[in-house]
Formats: sequence, structure tokens, C-alpha cells
Amino acid sequence: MTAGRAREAARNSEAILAAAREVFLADARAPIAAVAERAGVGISALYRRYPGKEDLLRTLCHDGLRRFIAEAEQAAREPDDWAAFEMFLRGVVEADVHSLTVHLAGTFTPTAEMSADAMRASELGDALFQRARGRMRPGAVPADMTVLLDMCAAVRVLDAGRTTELRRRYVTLLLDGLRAPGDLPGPPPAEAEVNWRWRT
Amino acid sequence: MTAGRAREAARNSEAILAAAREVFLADARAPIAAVAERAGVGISALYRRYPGKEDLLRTLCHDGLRRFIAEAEQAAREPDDWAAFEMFLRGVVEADVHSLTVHLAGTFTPTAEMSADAMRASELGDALFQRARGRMRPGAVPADMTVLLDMCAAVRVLDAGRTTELRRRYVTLLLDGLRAPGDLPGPPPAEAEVNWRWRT
DNA sequence: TTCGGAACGGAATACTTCGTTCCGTTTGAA
DNA sequence: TTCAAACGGAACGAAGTATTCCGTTCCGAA
Repeated sequence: MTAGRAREAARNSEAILAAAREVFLADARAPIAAVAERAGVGISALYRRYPGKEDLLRTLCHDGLRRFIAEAEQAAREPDDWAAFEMFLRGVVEADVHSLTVHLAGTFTPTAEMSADAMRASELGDALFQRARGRMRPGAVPADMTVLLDMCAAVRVLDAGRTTELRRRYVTLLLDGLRAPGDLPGPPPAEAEVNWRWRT
Repeated sequence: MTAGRAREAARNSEAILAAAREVFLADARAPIAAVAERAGVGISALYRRYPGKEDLLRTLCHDGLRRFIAEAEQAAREPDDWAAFEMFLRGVVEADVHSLTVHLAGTFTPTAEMSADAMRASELGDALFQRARGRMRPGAVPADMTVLLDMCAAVRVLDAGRTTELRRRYVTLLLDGLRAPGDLPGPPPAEAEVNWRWRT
């Protein structure tokens, strides 16, 4: 089937996406040349597949969004309310999907489809939150979930594997904090405060 | 005493530092012109006080470090072990000192004095941690404290005041998470993993 | 009132940093 | 052997930005 040159091209497409994910996750403003270098290809290999930098960023972010939705849908199948919620957060953190959307948003103009997906993602997330709300400390709101994910995304060390391990550690801590008794101080975050990323 | 022109100059010095703090906290790579504009002064007012951009950054970061030390020293006077620890974390978060050091580190080469201060800061923090360790969940290490501060610094919304309010909310949550029962998964962060900011 | 000069504002300069384009080369398939 | 899809990477041009420079302002001393 796909052999020789065609196979190499397919491999490159994958390599470019993977490289882009790594590079732009480390620094959203990284030059496109860094992606090519990381992927081990020339710049033209990149431009053959994407009309420009923005398109690459958009694709990357949209992929992340889809993954986010997939995680939410899978978690929703879990019957236990808290378990579903926990599985969702852990899944999103594990896939490093939130960093993707957080860091990259604003570096490109979203398509209509992306906006729709973003809305759907937020609905799915909220639904999982509502189911688990009964087991959380009073005063927790869905927007808290977004902030917690931001906080996890902020955990990063030089080695990617260790970053993942450490994040698992702190999701645990955060989830425990979310179930602790006692009120949380101050007005909770508003949905709008937390979604400045998606302002069109 | 200082009146007229001299007073204006003093005001400007303050305005420049304040503006620099705001601007570089929002974006560590901001152009120096943005600082001047924010401070309401010309670019030359800036270069009169600092030989170059790097010196400004260094000064800013060093100020933050000193503030960090001050917070630690003050908290150390609190007799109750946990209260001291909590006061320390809340103080550092409140002053937004950690963001300063986190975002700015790496944008300049540190002086010997800064390195010394950084070491002292870390010792003071560790001491506070050790005192409170008995009331934390098992497996918590001093480096966790650094990560928690990173996570708090990651909480940010457009409005600075709200950012502070929200951070108070999440320090609370984190502290509760730190006292929750149960082990934390994975190998804890190593001191070196967490201090890549200060690599000389 | 008159000057000297400290302090300024901001245009001009001198680079550096990227996104994108271009062109010559490679290589698998017919 | 030939064709064209895919490449690699130098070259180009548009931005962006740190730093310098110079003409202007205005406090304070004479």
C-alpha cells in the first residue's frame, strides 16, 4: 500500500504534529523553524501541509479540544458521580490537553467549528461537575474546575515524563482540597473571568 | 527638602518600578517601551536609571526575592507551627512575589548576591515547612511548597484585584489538600527539578 | 531675570528575530 | 530513463525592539 515516499510523507505528518505539540507546549511563541528542527524535517515540509503558522496552531488546539471532549464523554459513562469527575480531571491532565488550549488560545483566530466545540466541551465539563457537586465542599463552582486545570498545567519541569508524574501528584492534592470541609473565601470565579482565552 | 524637579524624579523612579512590575508580570518578554508608557515617562527616564533592560529585570526580581525573605522571617515569628507556615504561604501569594521570580528568572544573569539570597530564601522556607510537616499528609516534601506556589501564581485573570482574591481562594484549597489524609502518588519533586529557574 | 545643567520625551538607529517564499536536489514509481 | 511529488534549507522582507541621540523643559542658584 503506502510505501516508500508516501510512507515517509505520512511519517513526517505525524512527526510534525508531535513536534509542534512539544515545542509549542514548551513555548507558545516558539518560531516555526523550531518545530521543523524538532521534527527532523525541513521548513518546506511544514509549509506543504499547512498554509501558515496560524493554521498549525489552530489544528493543534482543535485536536486538543477534541481530546478534551473525548475524555469528558468517556468519563461520563462512569456510573459513580465522583469517580466520573475524578476520571475526567485526571484524563485531561494526563493528556496535557489543557496546556494546549490554555497556552495556544489567542495565538490564532478560532473557526466557527472550534467555538462550537469549545461550547460543547464546557457543557460536558459542567455536567460532570454538577454530578459530583454533592461530594465537594460548599461554594465550589464549575469555573473552579477550569482554574484547577490551569493550576495543573502550571506544573512543569524540564523532563516531560516527570512533569506528567508530578501532575498526577498534584491533581490528587487538588481533588482532596476540593473535598475538604469548610467554605472557600471570596467570590468564586465567574465563567467569564476564566474564559478570557476564548474571546473572539 | 526634595521639591520640584527632584521630587518628580523620585516619583518617576517609583512609577517606573511599579510599572515594570505590572508589565513584566503580565508578560516577562514585554518590550521596555511598554514599561515607559505604563509609567507615563519617556524611554530616556528609564535608561537614566538602569544601564539596560537586564538590569531592570534583575532589580525587579531581586526586590521580589527580598520580599520573599521578609515574608518568611515574619512568619517565622509566629509560634504555632502550622499558623506560621500558612501565614508564610499566604503572604508570598498575596505579595505576588512568586510570579515575579518565576516568570523573570532566566531573563537575566543573577548576581552573586542574588544567588546567596535565593539560597537563604530557600532555607527559610524549608525551615517553615519542617516545623509544619507534622500536620501535613505523609510524603510531603519542601519542594512541594515551591510547586504549590507556582500553581498559585498560575491563577490569573484580567483584573489584578480579582486575581489576588481568587488566589486567596486557591491557597485555601491547596492548604486543605496538603493536610488531607492519604499518601501522594509518585516520587516527590526533587529540589533540583523545581529550581531550574535559578540555574546559573 | 538670566543661566547652567539635570531630567525628559521620543524620533532615529541598528540589529535581531521570524514567517514565508523560492529553487535546486532527491528519490520512488512507471 | 524520466517525471513529479517531497524535500532541505538559504534568502528575503516585514516586524519588533534595545539602545542611542539630540533638542527641549524647567528648577534653582546667582
